[in-house]
Amino acid sequence: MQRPFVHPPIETVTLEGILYALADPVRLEIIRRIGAGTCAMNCSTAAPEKMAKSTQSHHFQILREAGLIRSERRGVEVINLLRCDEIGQKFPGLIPAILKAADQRDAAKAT
Amino acid sequence: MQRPFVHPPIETVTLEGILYALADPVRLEIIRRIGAGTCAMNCSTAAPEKMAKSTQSHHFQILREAGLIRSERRGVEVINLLRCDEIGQKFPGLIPAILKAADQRDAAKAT
DNA sequence: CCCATAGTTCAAGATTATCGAACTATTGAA
DNA sequence: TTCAATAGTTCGATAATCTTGAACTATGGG
Repeated sequence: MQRPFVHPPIETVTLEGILYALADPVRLEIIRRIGAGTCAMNCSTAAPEKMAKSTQSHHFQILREAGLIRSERRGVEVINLLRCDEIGQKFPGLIPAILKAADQRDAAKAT
Repeated sequence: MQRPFVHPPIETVTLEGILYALADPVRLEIIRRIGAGTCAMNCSTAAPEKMAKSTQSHHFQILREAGLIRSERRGVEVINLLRCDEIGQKFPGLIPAILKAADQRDAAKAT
């Protein structure tokens, strides 16, 4: 089928969806990588190495449906952007707080 | 069996566990109720009405294992407290940010 | 046109959640 | 002490969700 990516309008984005999406360690890591990068990132780069591509695709679909990312085909690959401005308007400080917690966890682990 | 409640020390509490626990709408609601109350709350009061008691119990167990709540038998019932100070030290601002987002969602819904 | 690359879709088995039923713990009353 | 009521827990079975490999689609290069 391969229809174009559908992105929910910000009005229909729910806290439940966001938390559900970010509760999976793989998806949290994806969001961290996409959020940290200065430019849009393709799926394979953002996802962990060892995982099946079908699983990666599934995770990106959930992130899209949650309204966290915007995906777009760019040539042979699909690039992904964090919808930080929109989400930041609806839930101010939420995503930064979660990403900060993830950073602190990693900083503690590195000690 | 009915062994006493086991609460993980704050050092072993993980961000994954917290997000996983709060990603479920039922558990988020429980945490909101416990967090909002000035005094400890028993399980039946904190959980939604219509749900099976076994499911409630399961949710409380996950919240305990995540390190979000501390449970204690008080007579015939079990009372629950949010471990806000400990979690706030390990992940400053995380829980407040999520609870704030939930409040904003409800405020928008009420409009 | 053919092939390689990057993702998606689908069908399957493996995890995990929900529920009702049976059980445990505590309190209060007979 | 015994009995009943209340509040949760544990257990076993069914239902929902995740992960994966295989087949498929879309795009670009030789």
